[in-house]
Amino acid sequence: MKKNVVTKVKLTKNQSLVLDSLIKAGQPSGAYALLDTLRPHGFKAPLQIYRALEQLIDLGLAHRLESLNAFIACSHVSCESSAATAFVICDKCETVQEICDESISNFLSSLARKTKIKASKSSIELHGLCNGCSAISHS
Amino acid sequence: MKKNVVTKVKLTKNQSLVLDSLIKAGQPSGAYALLDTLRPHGFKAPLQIYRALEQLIDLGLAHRLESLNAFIACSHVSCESSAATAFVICDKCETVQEICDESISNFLSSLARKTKIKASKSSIELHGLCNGCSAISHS
DNA sequence: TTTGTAATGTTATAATATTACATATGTCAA
DNA sequence: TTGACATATGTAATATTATAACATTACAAA
Repeated sequence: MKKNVVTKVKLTKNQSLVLDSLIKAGQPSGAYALLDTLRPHGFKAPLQIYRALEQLIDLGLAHRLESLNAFIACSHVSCESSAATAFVICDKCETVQEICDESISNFLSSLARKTKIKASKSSIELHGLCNGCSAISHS
Repeated sequence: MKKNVVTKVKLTKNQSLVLDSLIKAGQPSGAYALLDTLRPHGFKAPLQIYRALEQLIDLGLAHRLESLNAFIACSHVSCESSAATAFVICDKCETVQEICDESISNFLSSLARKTKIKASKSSIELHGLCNGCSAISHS
């Protein structure tokens, strides 16, 4: 299920810029938002963003949130590439918790076994209101 | 986590047509593919598809596959609306298995508890090669 | 019947993503 | 060093997916 376990890689200039933007954003960012952020650095076309993102995701340094068509920096030192990860997303404050533990991988293994699939990629995304936002909503 | 538990509803004409197309397709269909299918029935604009899909999804009669930007008819008699469901998708033959059991809801409950989120919607999608396609690939 | 809600039709446009092709850059082996 | 290959980049055009805005119609409840 994993492609790369990377400890140290040299990122290209574009890749570094995109990763930095993602980290600074600290929340899910769309490709075109990243593009706007990076125009001052000479970025001009969506493809520059998408290509950098592709590498970053491959390296486990960023993730794609399917349900948002958006991207986020990996919150771990470095995820094992497409490892078993779940994202818990607050729809109000846009905070994302990235969960990556045995409960996730066990669940996915079990699901793959039951459905007789040879898994290559997974996407688990749970939406709702985080603790803080939920409190506010009730008041 | 659920909005509707529906046993019997009268669908509108557009909703019925879209649902029928989804069922006939038997695999994930994009909105524009559905539109093309339904042009002979007078459909002319994407919104007609998206609006019907929105209702069908609300009613638990169809689901959206986030990682494919596509839609599929519910394989159960009727899912509880946005109930805990996982989709296992073969990237080769495009078959989708829709899993909806306690292991899914338990997993999601546990995840919500751990992350202190008040969950409203979930998306679990596992990609890979199904049993059959996996066999072929090996040969 | 009237009044409100949901559904529909239609046009335009927004947001997301990829194709195609040209150029440059880095790496490794001869 | 040079040639050759793989990878990264630049750029324009276009494909794909989704929504906004507004007018109209159908239908059910009071």
